[in-house]
Parts: sequence; structure tokens; C-alpha cells
Amino acid sequence: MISLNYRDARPIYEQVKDGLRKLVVSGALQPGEKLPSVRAMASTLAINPNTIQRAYEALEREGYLYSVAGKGSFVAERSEVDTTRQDSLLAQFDAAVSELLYLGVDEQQLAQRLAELCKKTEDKEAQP
Amino acid sequence: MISLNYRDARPIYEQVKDGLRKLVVSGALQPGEKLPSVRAMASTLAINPNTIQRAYEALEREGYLYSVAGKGSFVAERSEVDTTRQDSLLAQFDAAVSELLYLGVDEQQLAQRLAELCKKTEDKEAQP
Amino acid sequence: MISLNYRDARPIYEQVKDGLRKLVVSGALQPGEKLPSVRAMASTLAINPNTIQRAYEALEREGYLYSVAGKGSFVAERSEVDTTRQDSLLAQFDAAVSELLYLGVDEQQLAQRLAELCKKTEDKEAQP
Amino acid sequence: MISLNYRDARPIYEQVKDGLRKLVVSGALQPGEKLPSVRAMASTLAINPNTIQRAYEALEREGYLYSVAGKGSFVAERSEVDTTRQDSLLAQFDAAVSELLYLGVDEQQLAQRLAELCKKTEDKEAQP
DNA sequence: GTGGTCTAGACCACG
DNA sequence: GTGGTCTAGACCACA
Repeated sequence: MISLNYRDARPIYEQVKDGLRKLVVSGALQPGEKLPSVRAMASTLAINPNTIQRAYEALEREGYLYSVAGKGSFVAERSEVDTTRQDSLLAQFDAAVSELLYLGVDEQQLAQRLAELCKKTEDKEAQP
Repeated sequence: MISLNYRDARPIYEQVKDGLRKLVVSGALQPGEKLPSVRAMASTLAINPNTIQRAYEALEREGYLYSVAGKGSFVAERSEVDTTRQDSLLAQFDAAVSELLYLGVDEQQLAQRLAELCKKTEDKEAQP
Repeated sequence: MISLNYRDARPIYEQVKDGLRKLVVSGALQPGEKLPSVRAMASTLAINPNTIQRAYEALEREGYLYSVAGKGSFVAERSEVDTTRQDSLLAQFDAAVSELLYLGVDEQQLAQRLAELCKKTEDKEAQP
Repeated sequence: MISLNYRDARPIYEQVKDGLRKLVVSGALQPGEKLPSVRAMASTLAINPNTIQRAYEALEREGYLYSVAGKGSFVAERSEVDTTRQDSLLAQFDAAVSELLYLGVDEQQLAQRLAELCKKTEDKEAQP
């Protein structure tokens, strides 16, 4: 499910973190669902358990996951996600838009791209 | 003008780079305008000149500015900016939108935010 | 393997960069192979590690190698090399040929030299 | 005749040097022909005479020019050009070819490009 | 132990 | 005075 690229400049734990978050955001992992144990996932990806542990901890701090001692880690509800995460994403959105406009990308192009992304998301949520 | 955060995971030179790029994109720095000298900006931000130089170098590679030895560094024309930069920004745009939608932000909210950003940009270009 | 000339106008890091690239192009360093660590090569060449790092960084941007923090630097696949590099080399080719013709070098001499270089390259690729 | 680019990373005197050499190589300036005086060219290009002086000196060292005290500077015969210049150009030729082959450019493409460059040169020399 | 970042201080070429 | 290069030495994150 998660692809690791050892040649990537990003550290492994961050690739795991982003990969998991993408699975959650895309709906591949539903809220409440149990994640593989740290050891299981470490074995699957053939990397050190410490690296997985770090990714889980980071996602827990963002609110995407919660852990229950002795039970495992689970996907959190959307409403649980840290609100600062949203601010950060909005800032990222603004920065990208501002620079794209500066580079001559048309407002209409961006609006259309936004609409397409929204449509895709709706479709996925309609029939998961 | 540029705020540094030593606790941030992002390296200083990247914060400087992004800060300067933002000033260019926002129109605070106009094409052709001279930037502060490496030493001057280093002194202002209370960091080492080498760090500033690194930020300038990176921005030069992106095409946002150009440097002339013995003369100084200057803001480049929009058309000089590296074309691959746009692809990277579109990817950033998509990623932010996808996650924001998941977090419950409405399509309409994003569309409105986009429209406002566009309006601001037009206004600035109309009366610089 | 790499020879440095302190009297040369070209900066050291560029001499290192070109030397390494030549080793890759000549097949002395094969794709996937690990390069000496920054510190090791700095020690070998008796120069500062920062200078080596700069050469590695530049080659990474050209796509000739890739670095993984904590692991080391490795030779990249041919297909990874930046495509704009080819344009620059063709320009270099044209400039050299034009001036050589002016200086009285015969077309036949250059054609033969070209053929020999091609033959050498084929031989190396046939039996690495 | 010579175009200066203040935004170029190359120093001005080198742009002048390369520009003049190109004029000689292309046949625009014929052997024996008198070059503009340092002061005249400095005035034309609107730059410091010292800069022109340095370019002339460098070209004189390469053998492309010779100066006669009180008379001016003149384009030298082809045979006067420093032989090390030819070696350097051949090395440049080899390096470009080797790397182009490595990047997958076909031998035939390079041979054709060489032939075309030779043809252009012949045409120019036939009817200057 | 590795690459990545940063500092402090120095010298050089350029115009 | 400017950008560009280099050195020496330091600390950090990563796996």
C-alpha cells in the first residue's frame, strides 16, 4: 500500500507518515479502522520498527490516529484532526495560488482544477 | 520583512528563500529592483552571510533573481522563472485541496478563497 | 582519481564536480555504486568537506547522483540525468568544433576523432 | 557587434573576449584587420576602458590578437594562435562527445551535426 | 557514521 | 563594496 523510495531526500519515517495520511484522506482507510501493528508494518516494509513508531507518533500528534495501549492504533474521526493542521493547509493553499497567479496561470484554470478535485472526492465518498 | 523561526524544522536558508519569494510574488519587490546585499541582509536578520548566500543561490536557480558579482542581486522578470516550478506548485495545490476537503472544508469556501486571492492580485497589478 | 589544480581559475568544487562526472560518464563509476563519503573524499583530496558537499549537491541537481542522509551518495541511472544538460553539451560541442575548424583542424580529423571516441564507448559498454 | 549581458554570471571582460573571438572565428573580422581602439570600444559599449583592455590582453595571450605600440591592435593570422588553445578545445570536444554518448545521443546524430557545421564554415570561407 | 545545516572568518575577482 | 569561494570546526537528524 505504501511505497518507499530510499533515494528520496525525505526521511523514511516521513514517507511512511505521508503515505498513511494519504490513505486516510483518500478514504482507503476509514475512521475507526485498525492499523497494522508497528511490528507488522515494519516487517511488511522491511524497515526498522522505530521508524514506523515515529510515523505513528507524528500522525497521532496531528490527530489522524489514536492509540490504545495494548490494543493498537486506529484511524481517528475527521473532527479529531488538529485544527492547526487545517490552518497550515490553508496557508499552503494560499501560497500556491498566489505564486501560480504570479506565474501567469489563469484564475479560470485554477477554478476548474479545484472543481475537478472536488468532484473526484464526492464520487469517492458516494460509493466507497 | 522576513521572519525566522529557529524552532521550525525547515532550515533557515529555506525560510529566507521562501520569505523572499513571497515578497516577489506579492509585488513588494518589483522585477529589476535591487535586493539587499548578502552582508546587509545577514546583518539585518542576525545570521551568517553564508546562509543568505545559499538562499540567494537557490532563488537564482529557480529564476526568481539574478546576481552579478561586484554589483548585487536583482529581482528577475516573471518570464525568467523556471517552468518546472509551476508543476511543483500545482502538485502542492492538489495536495492541499484534497486534504482540506477531507477535513470538511466546503468546496464553496475554497472557491471563494480562490476568488478573493485572485481579486487581491488583480488590484495590486492595477495600481502597483 | 581526481586531480585538483589550485592555480586553475575554475573553483575547486567545480573541478571535483567535473572529475566525478567524468568518472561516471567513462563508466569507472557504475549506476547504483556508492561514492566515497563526503568526509572520506575530503580527506583524500586534502580539502574541506564543505567543498566536496557542494560538488555532490551540484551533481545531484544535474541528476548524476543522489544522496540519502545517513546512508551516503550513489551514482544515479542515466535516465535520471537532467535533460537540459544535453542542450548545454551540444552548444559546447558546436563552439569547440567551430573554433577548431577555424584553427585549421580538418573535418576529417574531427570525424575520425569522433569515431574513435564512439568506438571506445561501445567497447566499454560491451564488456564492462 | 558585441552584445553585453549585465545579468550574465560571466564577467564583462570575458563576454567581450568571447564576443571578439567569435567575430574572428566566424570571419567577421579578418586577419590583419585593425580592431577599434580600447577607448573607442569602451565608449561604444559604454563600459570602463580597463575592462576592454583586459579582454584585449587575454586575447593577445591566446594569440588571436597582437598589439603594436602606438598603432593599435590587430587580428593575428590563424597560425599565430597559441597551440595550447587547440589542445584545450580538443579536450572540450572529447568531453562533450563522451557525455553526449553516455546520455544516449547516437553517433550518427553527432556525425551529421559535425558535417553541417563544417559545411557552414566552408560556405563562409568561399564567399566572405 | 552519514549527509545536511550553520557559524565565523578569510581571501579573491570584479567594475 | 559586491558576490563567490574556501576553510575550520561545530551540531543535528537519520537509520
